Amino acid sequence: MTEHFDGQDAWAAALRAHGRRVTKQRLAVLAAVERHPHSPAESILAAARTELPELTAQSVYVVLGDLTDLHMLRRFEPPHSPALYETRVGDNHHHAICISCGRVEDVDCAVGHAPCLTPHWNPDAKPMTIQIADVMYQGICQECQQAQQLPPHSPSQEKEK
Amino acid sequence: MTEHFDGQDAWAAALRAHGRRVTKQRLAVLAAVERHPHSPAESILAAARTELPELTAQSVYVVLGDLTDLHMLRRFEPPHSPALYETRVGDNHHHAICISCGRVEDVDCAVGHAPCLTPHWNPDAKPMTIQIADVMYQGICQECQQAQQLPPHSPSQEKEK
DNA sequence: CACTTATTATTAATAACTCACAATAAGGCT
DNA sequence: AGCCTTATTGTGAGTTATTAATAATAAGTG
Repeated sequence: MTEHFDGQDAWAAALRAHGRRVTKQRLAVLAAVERHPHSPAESILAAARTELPELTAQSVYVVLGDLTDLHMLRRFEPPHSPALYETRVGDNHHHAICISCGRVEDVDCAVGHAPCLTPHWNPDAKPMTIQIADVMYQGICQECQQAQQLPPHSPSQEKEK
Repeated sequence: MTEHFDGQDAWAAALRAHGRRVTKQRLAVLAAVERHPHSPAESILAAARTELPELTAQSVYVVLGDLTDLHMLRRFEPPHSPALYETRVGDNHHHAICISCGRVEDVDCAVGHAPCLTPHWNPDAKPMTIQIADVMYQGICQECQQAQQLPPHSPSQEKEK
């Protein structure tokens, strides 16, 4: 068995590098986020519990918040949705959310790096020092688009808000 | 007096155009949002109550939600903040938020119109039909930057959290 | 002016987190 | 290997922002 620590060790090392203790809770949360990118705290709890059943929701919130502050996780908050987490940090990619089904896709930055980091300020605005530019594309994914175009023939897929 | 309906009438007309009745509550909310752009529901309630004291919070939520659906208002949700509303719709401008003091500035779109509406999809991603691209710049405004650089000499301006 | 029904007010409920403190266990030390 | 300090987690309650369910009200129509 020289395989079961693919990510385990990497996460453990990263935690130590940030001065954090390596606990099974943190490892379970990190693994869960890695397996389920773009997931809310509740789903991460559920996923992490498959390998650590006694984990509590509050611990997940604490761990997610702390790891996000350390930039080991990235957090973003789509409209009308709880906060979502992912392990892809460092690269500044963006997100596209389907306003119909909520699906989230990663979108690489158009410019390649630090892309939209140069806003055009209004004359009267006091410019800020921009650290990150979160771009949130909102649209309709192909599947939802097709589903909507079908005339209300199939009475199965109703979807009133 | 030919001045007091500057916006009143315009809002009333817009409401009728959208098939909505013209109520003092809606007018009060619209006026409040216009006077206080980038404000959360609670502040809008407070502002609107100066001219309509019996207005309730729930009405504000209902009105804001409805007017947002009609695109008479625009809503955006900065991280760690309740939803904010503004009357600038149609133009696709963006927002810069100071992560220290929470101040929000409008940022006009770099490209002029429909700017970032062309994401670069990953090869394996299913492209969505993008409708809006919300760009959220996060940084530190000049004032907060100065306040932070001062060594803790002035014990007045503490600001934890 | 009366009437119909969209709006608003009232009240209660929910979702997503946060807080305070007690219980537990990582990692250093011997 | 076992002990000890203190970071981390668990327990339980509390908060904030928002939505839901009806009853009361009032816009706009005839």
